[in-house]
Amino acid sequence: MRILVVEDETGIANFIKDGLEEESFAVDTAPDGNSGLQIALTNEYDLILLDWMIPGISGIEVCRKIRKSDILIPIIFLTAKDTVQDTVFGLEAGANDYIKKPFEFEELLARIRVQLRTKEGEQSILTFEDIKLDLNTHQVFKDSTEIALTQKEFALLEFLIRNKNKVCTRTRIIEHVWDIHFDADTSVIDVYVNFLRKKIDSKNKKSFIQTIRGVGYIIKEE
Amino acid sequence: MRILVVEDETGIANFIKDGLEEESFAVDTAPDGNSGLQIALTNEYDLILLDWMIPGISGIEVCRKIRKSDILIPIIFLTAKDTVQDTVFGLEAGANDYIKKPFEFEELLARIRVQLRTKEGEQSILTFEDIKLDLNTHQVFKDSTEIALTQKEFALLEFLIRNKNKVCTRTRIIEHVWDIHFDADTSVIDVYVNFLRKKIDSKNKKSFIQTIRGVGYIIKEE
DNA sequence: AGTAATTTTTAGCAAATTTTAAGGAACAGT
DNA sequence: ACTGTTCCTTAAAATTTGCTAAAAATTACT
Repeated sequence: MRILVVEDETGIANFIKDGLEEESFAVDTAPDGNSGLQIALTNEYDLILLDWMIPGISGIEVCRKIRKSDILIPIIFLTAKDTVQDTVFGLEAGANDYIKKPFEFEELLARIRVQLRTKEGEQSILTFEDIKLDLNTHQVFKDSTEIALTQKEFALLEFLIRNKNKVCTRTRIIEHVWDIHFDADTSVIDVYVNFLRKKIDSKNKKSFIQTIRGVGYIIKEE
Repeated sequence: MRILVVEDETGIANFIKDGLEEESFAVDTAPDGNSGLQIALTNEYDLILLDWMIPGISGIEVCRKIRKSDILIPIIFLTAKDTVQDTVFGLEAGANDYIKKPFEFEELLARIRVQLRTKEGEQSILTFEDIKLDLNTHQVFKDSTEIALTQKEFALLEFLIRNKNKVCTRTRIIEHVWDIHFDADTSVIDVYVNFLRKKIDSKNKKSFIQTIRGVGYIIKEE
């Protein structure tokens, strides 16, 4: 899951970025309204965190413009203001939620999860056949035995399971699991699919990740 | 959770009542010492907020009498006085905490939560395998031999044990144990994990604190 | 104030993860 | 069967992350 953080204070931006990466999100940051808007419009994010007071065009303007482009992804405002008036503005501009600074990281995370959940109607435990993936504890189980995965492995598996029964193209995978600093022509995906297969596949069965030649990968239930 | 507020100034009493009700506590009020004591002795509350200066018998008297009846629920004094002497009196009379007027409602709430936690909250001894952690005396035992820990070491261990079997991300640890909210680049956590390992690990065994690369730490039972 | 204990920072090293690269296998079309 | 493409697999390079020790800073104690 890929998240854009539009925030000018680099301290806060990095804090959020690191924290979210620990939760295996792919995170990009933008320091001001203009670049934030620019990046938001040219990339596919699953959620945007938007500071209210940023250089260039304001957060609320950015939000309006994103909505005008018919991009419906969840937007959460980060704001020092907390009057009813401001909240109304924010929600009218098309935000889905807002959180007052300073906030506990866990609260931010909870709100992010709520937005991503309602969007996809899922819980904090994803499952596929005998595989269980706990987003909160970062654990992966197959038949109730735990399997140790690295960050990227976890993120990739999460993406595939969230999109089970749908083909995931290489482009979409790169866009949602890796962040913006990444060249399109790479074979990391192959390598990571291979990692997952080695760690999770049952012996003597065909892999749970199927390859769709020329397109991408899919995991699907019978 | 049910709270009794003994306070004669109706303005303050209502302010507290309304605020606490918004936090979904059930709140009763009493305007003076006699009725306060009466109600306290004949009902089951989870916590009592007691003003020092009230008509009839003083707050401190009420506190003493409640304690004499072997009622151990948390009592928090509300007081305009703040000399050391008065605090000592209050705590000797059996109060658990006190708060100076005027106070921020948030602070009151925080103190209430602390009291309810230690009371209602889990026992005062946490355990993990052969490690015992006494929250009252701040002692740590491994196989009944005591291990001396510093404040921070203790706090970190407590956090990890409270969250046993769950991954504790660096962000959560830094927020809860250090109370740092926006400072990403520090490696205190590593250092303290190392301290704990040195002091507590058994030789020739893998550490009781496991690291999850890129995410954080976990202690888990087999 | 001076000393000891605790906490935090720093930095070099070690280890794990992530990425790149390349040869070979599988596949589709002819 | 030949050819070009796509994918798999492995190995090694590059990078990141964590470990550890020791110095520096802060706090507590005498």
